Amino acid sequence: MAAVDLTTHPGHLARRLQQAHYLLWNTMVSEEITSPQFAVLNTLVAEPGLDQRTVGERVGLDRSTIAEVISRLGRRGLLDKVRDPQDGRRFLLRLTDEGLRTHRKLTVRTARMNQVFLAPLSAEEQSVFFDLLRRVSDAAEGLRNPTGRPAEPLAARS
Amino acid sequence: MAAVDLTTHPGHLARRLQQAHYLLWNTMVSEEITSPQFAVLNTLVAEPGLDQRTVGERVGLDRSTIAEVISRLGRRGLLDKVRDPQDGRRFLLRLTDEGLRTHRKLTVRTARMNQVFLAPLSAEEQSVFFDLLRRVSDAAEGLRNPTGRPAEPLAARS
DNA sequence: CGCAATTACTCAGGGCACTGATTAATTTAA
DNA sequence: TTAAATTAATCAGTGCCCTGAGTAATTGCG
Repeated sequence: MAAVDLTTHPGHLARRLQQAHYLLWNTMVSEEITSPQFAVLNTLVAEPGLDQRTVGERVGLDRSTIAEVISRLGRRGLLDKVRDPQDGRRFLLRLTDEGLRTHRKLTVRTARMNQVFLAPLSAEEQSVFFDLLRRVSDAAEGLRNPTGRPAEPLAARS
Repeated sequence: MAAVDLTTHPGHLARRLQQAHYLLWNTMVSEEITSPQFAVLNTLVAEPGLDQRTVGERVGLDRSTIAEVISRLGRRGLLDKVRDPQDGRRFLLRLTDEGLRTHRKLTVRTARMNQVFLAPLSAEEQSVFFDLLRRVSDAAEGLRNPTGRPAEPLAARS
């Protein structure tokens, strides 16, 4: 008793949605390159020479995660890191030819996958879907712990 | 050139939505218990004595992930595992008193958090939000690689 | 100028999520 | 009834995602 219906919890639905996407991506786009990795490639196609932190900001990955993703893409030879001569803290990132080729290939497959993923919705519903998701995400982003006060611990420790 | 607008990619939006939720959960609900962990507690409140695999099915976690989550909750003393006397492969799961207390506390906080999370949407929009997310997730779930054919590799290896 | 604050990146650590392989128990079918 | 197939759980491996702490370079202020 007192249990809740998880299908009315936005967080639960968000997680399921993301998992569903992950699985479809694996079957329809690539088992080698992940969706966040594609987002990074895409950002560097639009803006070559960006530094790591800025790329992370563009695609919505924190400093640690973007470092890992970049390192994997580098190991696979899809991008190059060079130290910024103007600012020795930064690494400037640029796709290799192989990286460009991969991006091109995945762009086509991703478009196909998105169609399949959104097929259950009508065109108007798809617009609403984008609008609602964007609005909720953007609003939550503005809430990032402005007070610096974390959630209270569960146990009132003696 | 040839770069795509990620905000029209449902997968990217799904990931951002989930991240936004993760962060809000950390500040408004708990830094100790995660949202998937709460989902497990909630399932066991509704159906005590379920086995591990079935709990995973209920909350949408695969065999490996549910095993880790269960093990963490067990270590924290929130649930008990006992071998099923009827079927020696299964472990039957049941919340401890501490587990029940934790679930009660989090239920209240989660309800508050959901309100904040969905605040940018009107009541009607919230219903649409739920409906669209459920429909897309459910449909994608039915697509789980029925052919058994994975995405082709990127490189046509020699 | 020189020191403090800021900034970019790295590292350690915890948790979620999947696949493929393995082990042990149960069920099915020959 | 015994061998084969199935099933529940574990383990190893990869990748995403976050925080907090640490290092090196740069910037800004007194």
